[in-house]
Amino acid sequence: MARRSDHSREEIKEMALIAAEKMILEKGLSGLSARKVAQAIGYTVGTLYLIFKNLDDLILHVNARTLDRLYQKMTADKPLPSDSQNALLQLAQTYISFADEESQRWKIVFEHHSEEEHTPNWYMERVTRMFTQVEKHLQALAPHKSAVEIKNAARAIWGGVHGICILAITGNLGVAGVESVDDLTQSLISNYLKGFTSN
Amino acid sequence: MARRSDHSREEIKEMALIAAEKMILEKGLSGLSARKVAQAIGYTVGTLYLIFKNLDDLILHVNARTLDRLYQKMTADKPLPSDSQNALLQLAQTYISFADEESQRWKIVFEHHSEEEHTPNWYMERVTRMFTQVEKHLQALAPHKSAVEIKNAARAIWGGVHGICILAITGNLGVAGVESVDDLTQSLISNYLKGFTSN
DNA sequence: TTTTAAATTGAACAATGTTCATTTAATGGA
DNA sequence: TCCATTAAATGAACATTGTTCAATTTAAAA
Repeated sequence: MARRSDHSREEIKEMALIAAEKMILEKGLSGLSARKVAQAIGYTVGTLYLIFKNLDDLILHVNARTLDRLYQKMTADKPLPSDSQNALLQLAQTYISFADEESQRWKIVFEHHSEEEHTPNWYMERVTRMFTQVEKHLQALAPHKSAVEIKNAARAIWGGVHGICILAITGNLGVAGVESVDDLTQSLISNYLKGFTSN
Repeated sequence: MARRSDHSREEIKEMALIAAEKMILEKGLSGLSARKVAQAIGYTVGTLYLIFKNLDDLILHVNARTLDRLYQKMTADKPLPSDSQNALLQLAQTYISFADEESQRWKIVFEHHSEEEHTPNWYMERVTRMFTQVEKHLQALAPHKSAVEIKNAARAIWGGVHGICILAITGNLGVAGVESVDDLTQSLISNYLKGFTSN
């Protein structure tokens, strides 16, 4: 039952998100506005509000795509590391370089708190999916640990990597450059693992 | 050379910041507006702009005060822990409960990126001051380590604690409750230290 | 009292998110 | 071919925002 549209709802949604991402890339969240997105895709604000509940909703969708991109990088085939520990270090490095190269997009994932009471499931799944990657290697590294222990370790490590990243990017770390961030996370992970695997 | 004012510049500044903090406490950053702050302190927007460069500047001052509060909690006299490791764990706990109890204020410290090219010194000092606390205990714990090693370890640990905190609060950790966050950081720190002190 | 100059105002501007009555146009039936 | 139906799309309207700055008020100095 297609109507007047040159584009389906899905197509408009896609166009809007791409336009939004471009604006975010150029000027961050403050460069984004409903009218600008609408104009960029050749529609009016009204149409945008038929597709997204509000701007927050649009941003949540942008963030989901950011998580998708990150996940893709994390699971992309790379020269396979010799052991699980190196695999984890490599994951961290992927995370850091993503945060560095796409910092504009990446920051928004943690800046933006939807007014919604509950983050929707389709979004949360993208979050937990990443932890699963970490858990996989931890499991291999410490087969004697329980599922809960692995789950917690994954969150501790990943939270740690993330924290170093975000402090660095927001200028709250007092160090500069990707290399320093890399060093810090490598130290965090290897020291943590030493403790984790020894009991 | 006092003029018309019932209040000095400093007094108005203080009043404005207190009013802003109240609004942030109630509705977060989105509850804050120049006009509202002005009205709350019995002045007009114009006056506010004589004292703060812009809203970003005002928020930066709020954040500085948040860091002050946190620092105070971190350095408040507590039952002295038996050893440095426990002192670090206690610091982390202080951090977490602060982030939990004053989450509204605390979040903004990392949400808000000033448009300024360079974060002012008076602000950065408040940031590094906190790392110094961590370094103090690390130094005692591993006297054979170099100053640089201590400095990096402090940033790795503190970044880690912070990351777990912020993922939890933004709902990106997939766990709930302060206790879980506490567990994760305790595990992060003790495992890290085990590795750190063993070489 | 008059002059001076700092302190304070608030109207004005451009831009924002969001809504919804109105208009446009594609489709199915006559 | 024309009409009625109904979804798609519009854009004016509203309240609110950050920010500026000419105009006004007022305290102190002369």
